Amino acid sequence: MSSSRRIAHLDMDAFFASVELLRYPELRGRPVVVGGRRVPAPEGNVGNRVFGRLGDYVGRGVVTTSTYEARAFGVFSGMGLMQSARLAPDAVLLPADFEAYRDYSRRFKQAVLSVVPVIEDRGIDEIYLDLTEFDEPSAVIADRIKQAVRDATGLSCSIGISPNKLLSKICSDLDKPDGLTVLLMSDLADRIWPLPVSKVNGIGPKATQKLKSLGIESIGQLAQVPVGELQSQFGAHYGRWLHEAAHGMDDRPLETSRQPKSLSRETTFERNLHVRHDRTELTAIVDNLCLRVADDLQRKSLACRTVGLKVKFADFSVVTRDVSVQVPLQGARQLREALADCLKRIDWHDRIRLLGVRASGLTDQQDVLSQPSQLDLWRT
DNA sequence: TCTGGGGTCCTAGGACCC
DNA sequence: TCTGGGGTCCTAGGACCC
Repeated sequence: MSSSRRIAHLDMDAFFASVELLRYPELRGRPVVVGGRRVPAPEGNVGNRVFGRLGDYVGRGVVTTSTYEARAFGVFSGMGLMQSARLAPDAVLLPADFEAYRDYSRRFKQAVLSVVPVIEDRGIDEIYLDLTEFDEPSAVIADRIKQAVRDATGLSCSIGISPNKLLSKICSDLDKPDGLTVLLMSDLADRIWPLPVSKVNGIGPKATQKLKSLGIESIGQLAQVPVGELQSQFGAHYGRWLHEAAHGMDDRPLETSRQPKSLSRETTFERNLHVRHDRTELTAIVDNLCLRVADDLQRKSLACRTVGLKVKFADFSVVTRDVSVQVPLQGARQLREALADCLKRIDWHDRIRLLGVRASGLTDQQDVLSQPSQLDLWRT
């Protein structure tokens, strides 16, 4: 066991909202919500900007993120915008600008890399770092990292440091914003066990509910349950993992690079569509999704051996169908033709809320192009 | 007018091969 | 013939995460 490791988890504070506050400093201190579809620019005077009001929002969509001031009203990520509008009608609503967030994401990661050479990318706003090789105290390194991030972006982050990824992830959330939590294995019972099981990365709503029904609500309570009992309730694999997680055990290494496994595009409609009455519109949507997936494949020089269709019905049930082919596909027309097979196998029992197209079984485009007999398939 | 969009991993059954 | 067993691929669904 590598109990001598020193692993950090760094999490940007209210990342998307904080980027927006850099752009609109006059909103600082006010409840701000990021989310929803982009609406036409408000007709405010220059120098007298008019922001969207959450209470005026109409339509589908969820909160992507919110400032701490908005969270005080009970508005959190994933909540429906209509619902959040009832809680905080006077909050400012801004559309998400993922291009800007990706730009800031690159900048903060670059800044961290100037201090720590080994990081694992965990998405747009968080990373793991390996501090094992450093000689200085954790607090000193953490301060240096935070300063580098602040200098490069003007943003704050929270850091958790412990012997492994699982505990560091929990720790980075304990002292937000701009926090630092350093945890030793000997602190486990005092600082981790009192927390609810849902704080563990990998215990979601379903598992939390089931644990609650068994009388288990805290991580400490989970740690007291015999592993065999957890395995009979949750299966051999997940049961063992639950037991180890509750005891703070995790020896996963940092993953410093990885290949994408799948790639997808999906869209929720403004209104639910009918498979016959709205056939023209649905066809255009599938075609467009194929174009976007093909474009993504092209940009990443990938092809796929499996294409899938996802349908979400008005009742929120989700059905997927996929099909695999011998020769990898890349062009939009090829994707569309393969999907015809999937479309036939779906029982269209209800109005449709969402359609999605996924490419998996990804291979390098190079491998496809190197098969001369298949070159003619590249015309689209 | 509750409930987005992009991913990963796991499970489980059936086909197929040796 | 004993209806064995591995191993891999494909498909569908679901939990979970950011």
